[in-house]
Amino acid sequence: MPVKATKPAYSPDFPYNTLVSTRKNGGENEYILAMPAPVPALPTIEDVARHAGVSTATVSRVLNQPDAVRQGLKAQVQASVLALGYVPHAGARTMKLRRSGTLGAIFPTIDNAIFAKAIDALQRRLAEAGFQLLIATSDYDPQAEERQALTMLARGVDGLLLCGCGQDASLVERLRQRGVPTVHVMGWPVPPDRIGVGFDNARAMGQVVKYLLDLGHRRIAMLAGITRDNDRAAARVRGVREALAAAGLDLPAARLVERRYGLAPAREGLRQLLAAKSQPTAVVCGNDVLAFGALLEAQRLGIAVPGALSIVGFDDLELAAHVQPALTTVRVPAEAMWRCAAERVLAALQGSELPRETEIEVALVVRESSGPPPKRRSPRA
Amino acid sequence: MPVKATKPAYSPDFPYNTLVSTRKNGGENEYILAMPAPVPALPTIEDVARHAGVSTATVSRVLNQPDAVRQGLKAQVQASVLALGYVPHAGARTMKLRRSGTLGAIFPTIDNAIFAKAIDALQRRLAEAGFQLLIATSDYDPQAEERQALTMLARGVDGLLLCGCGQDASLVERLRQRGVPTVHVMGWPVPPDRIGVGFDNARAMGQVVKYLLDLGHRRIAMLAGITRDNDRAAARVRGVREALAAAGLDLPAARLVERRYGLAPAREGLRQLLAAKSQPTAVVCGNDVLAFGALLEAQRLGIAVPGALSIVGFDDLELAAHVQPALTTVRVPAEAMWRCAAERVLAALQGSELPRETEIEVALVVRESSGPPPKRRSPRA
DNA sequence: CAGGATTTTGTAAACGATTTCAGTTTGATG
DNA sequence: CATCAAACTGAAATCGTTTACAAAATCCTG
Repeated sequence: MPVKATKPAYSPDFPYNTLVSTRKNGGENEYILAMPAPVPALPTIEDVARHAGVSTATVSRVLNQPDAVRQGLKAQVQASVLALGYVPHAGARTMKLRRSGTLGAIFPTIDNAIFAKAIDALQRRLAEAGFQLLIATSDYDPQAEERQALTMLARGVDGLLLCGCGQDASLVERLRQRGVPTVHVMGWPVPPDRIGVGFDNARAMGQVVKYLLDLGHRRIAMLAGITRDNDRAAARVRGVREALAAAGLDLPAARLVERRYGLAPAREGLRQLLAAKSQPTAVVCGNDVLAFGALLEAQRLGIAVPGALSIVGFDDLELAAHVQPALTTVRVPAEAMWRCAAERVLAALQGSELPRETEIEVALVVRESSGPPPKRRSPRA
Repeated sequence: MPVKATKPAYSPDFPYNTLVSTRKNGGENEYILAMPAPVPALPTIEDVARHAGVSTATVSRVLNQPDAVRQGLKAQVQASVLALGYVPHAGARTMKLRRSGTLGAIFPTIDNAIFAKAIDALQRRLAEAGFQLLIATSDYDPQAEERQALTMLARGVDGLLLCGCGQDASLVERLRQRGVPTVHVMGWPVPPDRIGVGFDNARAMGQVVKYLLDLGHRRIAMLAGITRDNDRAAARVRGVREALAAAGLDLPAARLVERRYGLAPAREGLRQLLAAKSQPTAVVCGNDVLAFGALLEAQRLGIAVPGALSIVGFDDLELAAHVQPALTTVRVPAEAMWRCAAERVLAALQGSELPRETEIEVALVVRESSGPPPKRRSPRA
């Protein structure tokens, strides 16, 4: 509730005396204040110093360079730290040190096992190096990604990891200006002005298509992710199209659908592909989630996989090896890739030289969901 | 590389002149310094003020209370902000404001769709309120959880979300002292000294068992998660045990296995349960991941589900409705629950009163993976 | 246009930590 | 016990913001 006062009383406990209005009242200024809840006073390094009977410099040294302080004093200070429940103020530290011990990563979504794995790997590696990970999601929206990146800049992240290389040049330039090392993960090739760790999505898909062509497939369809604002998804489609073209085949509109990465959209997408006049004998999927959806829908429709229809995924999620039939897919060593990306940022922070770009090997893993095309013209069993 | 100097040159560009050693050299002190890479100078609010020809106070007002500045000046300042690429320093802000606009959440793992959903829901809700989410994982280790919580305190999180209510009283007390509102999610009942949003895991499992008993099952086994350091997993086992006891049955050691939440451990766990002399006709699983594993293993072993073996999960992940047979499971409205938890923290930050504890409704969803027990003694088809 | 009320703007003091440089203590040695 | 060197400790400046208060500019009103 607002409070009247002739003087806005400032105090550390009420750092927030939002001035609602000022009124001159007979020579005296009158202030209307909105008093918030009092902020509990947290112990500061000064409190610890006082409690231990030393200077703040010594306390700081005990915490940051323990070897520089004599054993006796050190123990005494540590006891005070514990007694007061002191935790150093990261904001103040960041300000003084000009680095935050924090790295940021922006993912399109977190609701996909491949990114969950990524976060896990990143977090583990960074924790070893004493860094904390800040995570944000962009929902596949470049504008949101840029906003998130700026928020991270404000938070003083020491480095940044981004998915793919599709970001605006202006954002990249800005990051460079601020001296925030940025690593682009999962995209390939890496534009010459950036640092990246990734794999060639198009080439990988080319391998998939080549494998299917070698099996004898000619009517190959693609169940892709949404390619707009997603360079990896787009590259995968491109890879399929180019590989088909190399064999004198094309990818007509009826053989390509884009769907969100989800089981329900994937199932619907497969139905759409099967509704075409000339049914495909193989479906290449933009990722394993789409492939699972396709597989489930095929089973529900009574279509034999791989007898009547071959299905191939991408990512090699844990589930891929376990479903029945086990999914043929492209193995992406996500953990290694993200660990490598982490190394790259950490190295950049220390000024070490490392290759600007690193290509990660991906490989087709043939399992049970793919096989030769059926003899009869229709793929239905 | 180390550098010798008679005076450690301090400058904002080299805030980091780590003193390697000091040596008295004929009256003069000599300092050996480790010079790091220079820190690029970021534009500060002062730079913006100078560029726009106003005071820092005005710049700050343009950014935080735009209505308090005249239109002309405001535009001018905004132009300068853009021109310099200025981003306010969150650390400095945190320090002055004594709040960071950041909320923390600690999850046991991120590699489980149920938590991915949680993070998604949380992030969305908090973004609406202008808060950023800080995520950490504990790997089901209470010590790690405590460490992470302290790191978050240091980062100045304004509030904290924790999974379950199993945390040490000392940690909870410490959080209270620091005035950091904390919400415990997913546990029930909520201890009287805490704030929580959750559901009764034991009661939910009781419903599952009752449903199976009503179908006629008598040999009910449990494929549980690791209960050590996980109050939710433990409550689920307790629920099964109590419900069985209420029907005069017990849960012998041979009918209970604990496995990590993963497909491979789950499959192995099911084999273990089936190896018992008196085979179960139904398996209650600690969560859907375990249930998927059990389902896949049963299929691989040629055991009809639900004909020979009923399988029930917990969480109702997206996949549960899609697998064949569709999984009978307990629906947990994760998104709503986490959104509610977010509301709770936000409310606490504004000092609003809200119920200390909120129970979330969970419900058994009967699908295709459960049915009456087989007539013959052996569950094998 | 005088004179007061009302808006706008600026000055300067925090916020909590780290670290330079100087001063003080301790330890070793002859 | 002197004496010098090495090890330790502390005072004070600084990092980039916000905001209480004062001062200046603007707006009314008769």
